[in-house]
Amino acid sequence: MSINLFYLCRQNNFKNMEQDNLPLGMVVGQMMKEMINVLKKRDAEQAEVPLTIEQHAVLHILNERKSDVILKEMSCVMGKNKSSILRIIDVLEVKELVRRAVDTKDRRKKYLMVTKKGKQVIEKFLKIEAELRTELKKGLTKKEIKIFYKVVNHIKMKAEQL
Amino acid sequence: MSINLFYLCRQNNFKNMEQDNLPLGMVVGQMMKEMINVLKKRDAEQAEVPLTIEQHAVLHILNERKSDVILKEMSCVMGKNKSSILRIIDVLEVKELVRRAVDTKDRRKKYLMVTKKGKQVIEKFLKIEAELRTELKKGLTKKEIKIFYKVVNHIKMKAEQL
DNA sequence: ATAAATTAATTGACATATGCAACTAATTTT
DNA sequence: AAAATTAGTTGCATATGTCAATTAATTTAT
Repeated sequence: MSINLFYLCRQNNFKNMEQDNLPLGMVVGQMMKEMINVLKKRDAEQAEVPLTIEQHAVLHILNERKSDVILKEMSCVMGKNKSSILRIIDVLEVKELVRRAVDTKDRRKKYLMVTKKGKQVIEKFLKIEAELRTELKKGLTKKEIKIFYKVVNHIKMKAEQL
Repeated sequence: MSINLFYLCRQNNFKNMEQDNLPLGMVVGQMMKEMINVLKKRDAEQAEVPLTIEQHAVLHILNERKSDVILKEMSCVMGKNKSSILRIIDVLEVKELVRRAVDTKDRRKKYLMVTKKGKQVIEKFLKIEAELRTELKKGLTKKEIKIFYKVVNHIKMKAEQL
């Protein structure tokens, strides 16, 4: 069996390119992809109830919010279509991580309530994520990380305005 | 009609949170999402042949590579399944941006050739992207941008090793 | 008070994306 | 010549995403 070195990809991918001139989405996207891959893998291995990243995100945001949230608001918060969120909620409800509770005053509204099990699941995920984050940041200075977050935030805000 | 201020979301989303303690993928993901939204919109408006971001990525990488590429290698370069890439290639071939050319020596292999039209399409996209990138970077110093890319690269490499 | 408009949730249709496993055809190894 | 490997392909499943239409509840306008 002859190992074709040409095919040992990914390592040499973009390495010598001037990143400054590469599509931003592509550069950041690659980073995201690698990161999410590890995260998914660890979640699948370690969590009792593995979810997709989107599902985790919804659950996490539901859990963090100060006040109770309905579907409409979630879709708005996450900048996604109502039906996308609805289907994610459907999955979360089947897995008993979220329940819908009808507003007694306005019966159109359904509050999305995180169950105890849901809280446990998201806490476990956050642990896995925090651990990974620590590993990924190793070797970077606090200042660099701070600037990184600043730039991320800057780009996000700029993009929102366009 | 009463405007419910509570629902004017996204603006206040995460604003007061310590980003350092938020899931990294979520923070960066939000940035990506906003950015890609603008990019898609502009591509749809300005390009003669609008593509999805993934399709553009494949076309761009095919175009940039120094040597001719087969499906297997593309899937490896992009860190995705063969069938995912295959289907993107199918779309690109229907739109006449890419053609498959069988290797005369090894007829299993099919080289993915970018057509003239394909080159035009990707160049137009890169123009749109570069313009947007300039706008997004406005207000940031060169140093900040450099550090940003450094951190992105660092995280990507770290994640690859895990 | 009733009709019209608005709102929230849902559903259906459809496109994209991704991954796994099985299959075919061509080539290489044994 | 048989067995193993390789590249491409197909089918199936899941997730996500958008759009448009529907239903039910509420609010606004007349």
